[in-house]
Amino acid sequence: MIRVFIVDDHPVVIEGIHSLLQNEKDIEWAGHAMNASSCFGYFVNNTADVLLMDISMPGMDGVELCKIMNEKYPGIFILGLSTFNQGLYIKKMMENGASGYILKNSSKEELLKAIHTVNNGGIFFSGEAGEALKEYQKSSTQLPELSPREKEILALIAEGFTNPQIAEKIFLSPFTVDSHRKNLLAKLNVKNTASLIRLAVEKKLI
Amino acid sequence: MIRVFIVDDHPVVIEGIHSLLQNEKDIEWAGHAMNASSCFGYFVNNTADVLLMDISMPGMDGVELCKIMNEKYPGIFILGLSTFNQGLYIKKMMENGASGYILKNSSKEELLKAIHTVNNGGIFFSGEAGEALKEYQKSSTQLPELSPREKEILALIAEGFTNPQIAEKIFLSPFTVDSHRKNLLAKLNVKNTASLIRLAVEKKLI
DNA sequence: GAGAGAATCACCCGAAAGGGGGATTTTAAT
DNA sequence: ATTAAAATCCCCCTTTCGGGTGATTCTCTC
Repeated sequence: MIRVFIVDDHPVVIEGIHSLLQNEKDIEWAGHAMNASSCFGYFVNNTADVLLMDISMPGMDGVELCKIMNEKYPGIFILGLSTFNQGLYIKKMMENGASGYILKNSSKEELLKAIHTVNNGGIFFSGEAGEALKEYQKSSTQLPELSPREKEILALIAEGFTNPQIAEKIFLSPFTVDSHRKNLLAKLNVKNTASLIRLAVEKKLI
Repeated sequence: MIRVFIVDDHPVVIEGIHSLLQNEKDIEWAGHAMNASSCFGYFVNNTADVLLMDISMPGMDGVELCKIMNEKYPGIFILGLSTFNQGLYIKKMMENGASGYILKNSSKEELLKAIHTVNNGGIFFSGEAGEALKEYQKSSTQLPELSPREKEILALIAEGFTNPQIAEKIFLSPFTVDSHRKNLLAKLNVKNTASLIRLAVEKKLI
């Protein structure tokens, strides 16, 4: 008997998953919470085997909640839930101890398979989510790390400030700002401001 | 008795809304479809009062489906369904005859209110969705129209080409390219290339 | 056929960006 | 203590950008 608990702020999703699971013989509906604190409240006196968790919730982030739950109750398998393929979040969830990730538009069969897989200690990915994760890693790991200063200056360039203006704003020499700017161009391998800003916006660097 | 039909490709959402509505005395569950064609199939021999419709579906777009349903069966009130506040889609749905828009993370009360409102010929918006629509209109309708040439040159600037390079590429005088570039800055009310490209990418002008 | 935009081309000029070349200091990690 | 990386600063030079101010041609609309 697998006890399943769900944390999601969407009543529709809770009801939907409840409905999909209610006739399953080997699954027991442990309950639900609509935010992080009521989730904590439940686990003080109760437990569950698999925890379905929305990644985007008001108040505490699903990623953060995932981390805490995993530290407090390492025996619980966490399955991330989301509507869209968000590679970035998938990666963060996995880094914070999730055992898998499933899209809310999955079929009943996929949902059951996911629950069984993670309950046995396995890792499960919705086909599409797996693709998203791969794409994310491909597109982002090969992106060089920017230093905090570089990110700061990149943001100011994107705001439309010139080197002298940025220098005045953050109390630096215009020469320094120019150096950082040139480093940005070199690191990100772009020719000029136009392609720099385009890359920055598209890769959500700012 | 309000007959409610739902078109959505997410089983979870269908189940969830069904579950939320099943004990309502004045609401009758007409059925559901998971794509546009099975929706058409249903309405050949049946009808409904309120049609809940996801905006993003595989195959035919919700916006497109909304338009067709509204033309074929003008007596049916359509209520758009989406997970996120997508001002652009909200606007398109309304232009295509929807009577309102509700977020999937709405409460049961809000959902019922929405159904009743549109069934009486009214217009309903989730509080957040209304905000999103306003924001969208504010941010997008005041965006000046760009001529085809300007769009072309904007795209090339975003690719990282300089005026002389663009001139050579599309067989124009560098002066002309420069004129277009200056017009872009003026029309979009930005100071320099950095803010131009940022705006262009964020507003999906390229 | 008058007028409005779009598209084209032209010049002046100062400011900013970008390609080099250096340098020192601070900070973090080993 | 050593090393690496980040952060700071400086100057050379050429190209590009951006502001201002013009112009002509074409096309479409009213």
